[in-house]
Amino acid sequence: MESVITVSNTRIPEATVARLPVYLRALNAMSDAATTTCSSLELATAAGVNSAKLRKDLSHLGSYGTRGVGYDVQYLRYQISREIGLTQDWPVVVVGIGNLGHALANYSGFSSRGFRTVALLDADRSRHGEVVAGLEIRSFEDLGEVVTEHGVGIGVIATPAVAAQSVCDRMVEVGIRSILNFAPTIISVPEGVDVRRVDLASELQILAYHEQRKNTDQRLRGVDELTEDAG
Amino acid sequence: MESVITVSNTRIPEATVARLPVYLRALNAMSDAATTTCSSLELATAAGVNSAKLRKDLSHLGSYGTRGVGYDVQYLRYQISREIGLTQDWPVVVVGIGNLGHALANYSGFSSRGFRTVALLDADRSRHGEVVAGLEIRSFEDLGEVVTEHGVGIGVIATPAVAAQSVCDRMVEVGIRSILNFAPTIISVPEGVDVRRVDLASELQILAYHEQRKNTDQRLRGVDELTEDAG
DNA sequence: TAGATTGTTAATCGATTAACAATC
DNA sequence: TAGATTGTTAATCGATTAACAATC
Repeated sequence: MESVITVSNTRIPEATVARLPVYLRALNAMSDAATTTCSSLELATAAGVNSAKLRKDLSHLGSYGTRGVGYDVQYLRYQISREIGLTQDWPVVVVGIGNLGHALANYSGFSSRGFRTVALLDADRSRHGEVVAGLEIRSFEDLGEVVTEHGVGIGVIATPAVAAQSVCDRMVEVGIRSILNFAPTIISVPEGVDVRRVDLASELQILAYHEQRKNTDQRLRGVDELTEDAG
Repeated sequence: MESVITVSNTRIPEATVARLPVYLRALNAMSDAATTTCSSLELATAAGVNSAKLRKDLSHLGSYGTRGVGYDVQYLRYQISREIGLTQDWPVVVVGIGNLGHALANYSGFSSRGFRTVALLDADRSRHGEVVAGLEIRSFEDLGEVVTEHGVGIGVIATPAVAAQSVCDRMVEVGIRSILNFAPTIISVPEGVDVRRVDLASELQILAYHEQRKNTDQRLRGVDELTEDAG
């Protein structure tokens, strides 16, 4: 039974994986603008990276360009979609329908990109039955049922921080192995489960750090001219 | 005028800066639980990183621990806050009050962390005057006024993709140099302006990539036992 | 064939990690 | 003093970039 399988399935670097959706977005925009072909420089500019990085990234997927010509927009778009798995349909369940969950449920960017929200769950009984984005809010207890019925592999947590870990635990229990966490807390999961965290406050804090530095740097560089005779 | 200034102000690696808010969150939780002291291992575990990385990260700020003892929670909390600039108050303006903007305006995580939303702006006249999170929605044309009046340095874009670039351009014009972009599009800014992008669809796509790989890997590892005699 | 642009190489840079000397 | 834990060193790993040979 010891059969060594060598797959074309090369592991793609994490940094590259994180940029593929950006390239895809840029290609979609080009496609909308009826652009049929683009060079690595054009695509890189649209995606906000340099062309060397773009070419290196794409080289991990295969050779989908033509030397001297560039890339066929439609073809590359398809290849990237296939690589990230967007040619299939991903059923998603959203737990916690507060302001953010509401926004996520209504976010068209999900449905247009192969993600289908199949259920909205909330622990608050008083909200059950309420219709958001065409779906009835259901009880959190229905999680297992929903996952089995629709083959859900991806769960989104948009609950308050205190509830996040227990929601996560239950998700893992019923077989979800990919979790997008919007709750402002770190959740722990067993081996084999992926969590990505989107932390709005952290993003602002990182900006604040840089903003602070800009101010300090400016002060140090002697913008004192301005204060020289302000009285 | 050629004065070389050597500041204690060492440049902190980007990867470290991005983790400081996470450590701060963990320290806040410990503080809430009345924990006075913690080891690098405890804090690292709470933050979801290994202790070597944590210690290395903290070493960029200074020596705030005690060998043989660990870190004083309150003291370290203060030091990190100061480093990221959270000991001061950051006025923020949010543009685009759709579902997401609404959620952001109501997000308590901002206000509790030194960020103060001073204005909500929207291009849609029919929404002006509507009160969200205690603030009246105002015209986008008021941006310059708002920024000057409150000394806003950070702007949040929560508009549809098509509007994002022009909103961004105007923000830069009136002096904003740090932008958090939730619109699903890449925006370009002049040198010296920082943009962080939070892309909900990209996050899901990255998860989908890994989810797909898990399934493929599993199939390759011979879960064929299951399919052996399914007919 | 000449011009253009990819895909790849190799050098550089930055981040992670393990191990341990310093020191409370 | 003995035990514990930090802060730092050095080795390793992964990501970025520039340059260019391959090739359309």
